Amino acid sequence: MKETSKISNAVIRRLPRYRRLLKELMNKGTERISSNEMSALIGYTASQIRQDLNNFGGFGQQGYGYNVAMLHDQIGLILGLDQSYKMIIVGSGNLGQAIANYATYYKTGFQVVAMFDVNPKLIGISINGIEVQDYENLDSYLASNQIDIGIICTTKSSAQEVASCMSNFGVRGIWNFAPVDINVDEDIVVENVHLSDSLNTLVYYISNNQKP
Amino acid sequence: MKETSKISNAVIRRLPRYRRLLKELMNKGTERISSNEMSALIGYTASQIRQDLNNFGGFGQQGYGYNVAMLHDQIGLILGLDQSYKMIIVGSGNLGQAIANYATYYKTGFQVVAMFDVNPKLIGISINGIEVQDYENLDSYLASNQIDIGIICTTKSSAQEVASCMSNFGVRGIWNFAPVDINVDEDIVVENVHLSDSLNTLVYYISNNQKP
DNA sequence: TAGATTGTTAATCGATTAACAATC
DNA sequence: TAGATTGTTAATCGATTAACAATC
Repeated sequence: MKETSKISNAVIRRLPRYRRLLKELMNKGTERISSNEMSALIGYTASQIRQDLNNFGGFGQQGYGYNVAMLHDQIGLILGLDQSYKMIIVGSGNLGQAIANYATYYKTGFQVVAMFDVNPKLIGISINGIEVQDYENLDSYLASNQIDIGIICTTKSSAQEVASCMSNFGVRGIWNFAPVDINVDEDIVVENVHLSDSLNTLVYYISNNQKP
Repeated sequence: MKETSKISNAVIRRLPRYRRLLKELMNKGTERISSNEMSALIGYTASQIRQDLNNFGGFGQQGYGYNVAMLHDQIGLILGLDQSYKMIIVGSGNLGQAIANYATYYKTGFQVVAMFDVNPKLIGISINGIEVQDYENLDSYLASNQIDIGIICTTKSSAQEVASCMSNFGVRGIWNFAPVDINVDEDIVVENVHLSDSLNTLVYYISNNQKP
């Protein structure tokens, strides 16, 4: 795996999509696939697919194409899906619960290990085997547990405070669902899921009768 | 508003972010802002901000900058947020409920008008004043109600069927939360929110110790 | 071997940044 | 008026596509 030059974000964001396609093909029993066939299924050019993959190594074979299962697994390795990740969810309303219940985790290395909320109606209830704790406990919990990923499902107004707290206690990455851009230390990765931005974008294309 | 050449997707996806920033500034009472000041707050270059905005018209004034409230409203118009949108949610589990409860709608033109599910435990319950209907009713509901946006919060396996149904009955856009890429008519816009892809991307940066 | 398809270099295209004249 | 800042053109940078020699 080539680690020298920085891989562009555009390439990284296509990797999960490739992997999803390959998983589907595995389920159908497909053993090999060419970049041309992938192109027809996924909509990127064959050239781009080969270019993307060759950022990380030569996974194909001339005259044959790519082995589906092998390429699927290699992309998993590139993404870091061979490792396991401890996650906490702060904000345990519907969205937090939806994420806690997300079935895909159990097949992979993701583990929700704690949930928090300020709402007395939610504190104490159990979501998928995890008891929702009082948000007051967040500091002490983080102080005594090494967490990889902090998930923010709070309101806009609490998001920055939560992010700072996570950052202080050495969380490695933040998955932010609050509709606000948070500021944290340079060495912490933030992935934003801005649902309202997504809906606004959809509406642009609807109201302007365009295709993206 | 210039409608001639097609605006790139990258530009469109920045618009909601500009609008969010401007809203915050309005709340703080800021009346005017220059592209340079926006740049410091949002992280894009001043040049890019001016370039982006000038795709749609000259909203600024030399020597002054931009009027915050006016620019906020103009971006709303560009996005189509002056219109109202009727939405239905198919799949009324935690995620569907989270979206139904999303408070931002009420301030804007978005209306959730119906929800559906196959689960007998969910059918009949009321989410934010909307009763969850049997999924069996989806066809007849769509036949007699003009819906703008269909929201898919089902499992992967039902998503395509739901999308096709929405498409047949003239839904204008689909907001897809199922972890699968759906195929619909050319004239229907699909906005995907692939949470697993998003998490995978986060994990890439964590495990490779990189910044996006 | 002949055919197929990759890996990789070169060409093109599009998006971002820089620069500056226009003008408030 | 002088200073500030836009709108817009030109330059640069990066990402995508095309082409083809290498090779299975």
